[in-house]
Amino acid sequence: MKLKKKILIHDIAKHLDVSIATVSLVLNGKAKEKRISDSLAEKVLKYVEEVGYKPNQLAKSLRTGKTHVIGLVVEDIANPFFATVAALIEKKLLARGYRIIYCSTNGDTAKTRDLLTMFQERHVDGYILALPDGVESDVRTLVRSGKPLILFDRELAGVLANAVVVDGEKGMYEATQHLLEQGFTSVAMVTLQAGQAQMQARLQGYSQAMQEWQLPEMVLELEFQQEREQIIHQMQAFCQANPTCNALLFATNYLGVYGLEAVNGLGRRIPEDLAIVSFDDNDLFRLYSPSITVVAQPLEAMAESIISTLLSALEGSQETGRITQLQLAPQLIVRESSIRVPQKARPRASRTKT
Amino acid sequence: MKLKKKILIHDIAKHLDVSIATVSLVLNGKAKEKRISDSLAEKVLKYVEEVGYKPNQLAKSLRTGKTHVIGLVVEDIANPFFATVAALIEKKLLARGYRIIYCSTNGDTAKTRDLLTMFQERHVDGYILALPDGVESDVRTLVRSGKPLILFDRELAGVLANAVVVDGEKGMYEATQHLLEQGFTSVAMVTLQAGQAQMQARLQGYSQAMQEWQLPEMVLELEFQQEREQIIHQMQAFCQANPTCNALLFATNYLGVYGLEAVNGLGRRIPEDLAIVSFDDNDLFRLYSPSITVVAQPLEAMAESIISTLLSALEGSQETGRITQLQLAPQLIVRESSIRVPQKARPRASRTKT
DNA sequence: CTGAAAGCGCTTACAG
DNA sequence: CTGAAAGCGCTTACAG
Repeated sequence: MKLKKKILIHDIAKHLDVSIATVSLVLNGKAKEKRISDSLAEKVLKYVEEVGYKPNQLAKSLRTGKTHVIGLVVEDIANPFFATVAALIEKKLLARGYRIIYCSTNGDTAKTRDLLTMFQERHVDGYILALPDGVESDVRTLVRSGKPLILFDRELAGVLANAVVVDGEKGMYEATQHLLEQGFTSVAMVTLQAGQAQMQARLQGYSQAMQEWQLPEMVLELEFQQEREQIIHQMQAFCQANPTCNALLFATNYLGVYGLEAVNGLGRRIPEDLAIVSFDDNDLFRLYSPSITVVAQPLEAMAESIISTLLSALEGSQETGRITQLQLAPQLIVRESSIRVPQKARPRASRTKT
Repeated sequence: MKLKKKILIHDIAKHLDVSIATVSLVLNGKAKEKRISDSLAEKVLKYVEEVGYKPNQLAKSLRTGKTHVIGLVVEDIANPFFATVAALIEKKLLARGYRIIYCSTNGDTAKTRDLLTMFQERHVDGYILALPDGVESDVRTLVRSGKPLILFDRELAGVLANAVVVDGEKGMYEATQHLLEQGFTSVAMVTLQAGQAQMQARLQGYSQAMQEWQLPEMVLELEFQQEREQIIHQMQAFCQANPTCNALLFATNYLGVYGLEAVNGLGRRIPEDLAIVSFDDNDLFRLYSPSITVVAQPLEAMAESIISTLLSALEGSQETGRITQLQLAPQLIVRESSIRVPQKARPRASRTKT
């Protein structure tokens, strides 16, 4: 097949006996604009196709300053929430001719800063970012640089930038209300210490509901980035220290997963002894027995909003300086783990009765 | 802070009153080699640090032909197996100064071909690939081009290239033996039609064991890329058409997940009515009740092998033309779903009442 | 040790 | 419509 004798724009110009400029212009769709005859343009296109000429993107980027690469920063690509959003974003961006470079921060501020620097060095055309707190000033600098940028999952305190987030406060408020209405009046929230905006919002939703019912709040705040065993251990200790607690609310997916392990380990039954609701949905929660009630994020809509906001910034169809901030509504999906069991077994499924 | 007045190598040469070459040489660690005085070198380094000069990677790449970017192709980044391997690879490569561009093929041959072309256009320094079948000749061309490349998860028929795979035949052979020894003698295998090497190996392991026991094989081969509902429906139809079947072996993680849904939907009890073993481990299988027996892939070891093979090819410390092929052993993790239940009910958890 | 210069492969005013 | 030429920002022989 096609050997690796790299063919250059110069070669094709020479072969067709036209100037390099002509070839370049045709290839970049500026034939009309520059009044190059249709027949010539077609001849160029045909020959380029024939020999399979591909412009060197590096040279092109160096010259134009555009790379058609988008930098995606997530907390952990192995987390199903981020993996799913990333897959959706990738699919949509690919169709528009953009590639993605991604990296995981693992919640590490210093690493995040390095990643951001690397992305700049690689001249990405735009950024999609879910960042740990602590990099506010770096992001502010980035915004000022004028590169299209969008935050998702969480905003950053004091950073004015495009953002797509989910209303975790509302989600957790509704989840707490649901538990309270089911008669679980001793609800505890398990969350992370991180000062991340979305975590605080989720906690806020819980607090709000508890206050409305004039019930005392119980919160377990776990340190970030601990080992699984550590977390499970602390959850179990918490349950034992709060024996009256009869419902647990988890602020994010992996806490919910570990929570199930912790509860199993203690031999507590769900929902008889302990009701469970977690933020984020996934296969495990859906299929677990009993199935777990969740506050699901609208992943497809998030990806869609992220892309469309970023693209409109990239394609300059909007005034610079214009900021788009979206807050999407999560959905409470009631399953077995949060339904009060009268005395005898329940059918299954999901009714919220008030 | 640092404004965006882009500083160039020329600026720093001028400021220090040395030549551009000197600065470049120092920056690329060739000071010694070129006999540049330590004091001068230090002065350069110091000033570069001071003003925060970062060489333009695009220009550098155009000149040197190296990008320090690795192309990673997986089937689906949202699949926990790929997401986890990707996260591990990313972490390890980052430490060595490489970045990753990733894309998902979704099993689509044409899309895969495009991705490969894109990676070439972007001049990635190396490739890490889990590909659908049908792109053998493209990969052969790639190998011939001399770019470091490593296949993982699956090899490609007739393609001689570096590869890291898991011995699925052995894994499934052991899983089948385990089921048979537990007294489940009517074992069916649920797999995908795809001609992918690793799928065939897994099927082969099952066949081997069944033949040794002189038992008839029952295989459900599902079409690739079907909707979840479709798959579940076919699984249920299969179970109903084969009422004697008392054990199901799933060839890959998401089939196992769908399988659980299918079995639940039919109201069959695990393992009383139907034993279950799936390839690949994950939270769901570990925490499901009953917990699911799996053939786990050594993810950490895979990532490690992939990286070390690729790096040694990248860093040219080995003769070109040398090929490394590794086959790692999977691990059978026996859990509740494949253990014969004597007569009475099982201890904890999970009862589907029929 | 250092300077001047070519060249990586393209795009795009600027003159014709 | 087209050609010659500059320039994107670097690296690296080649002469001193």
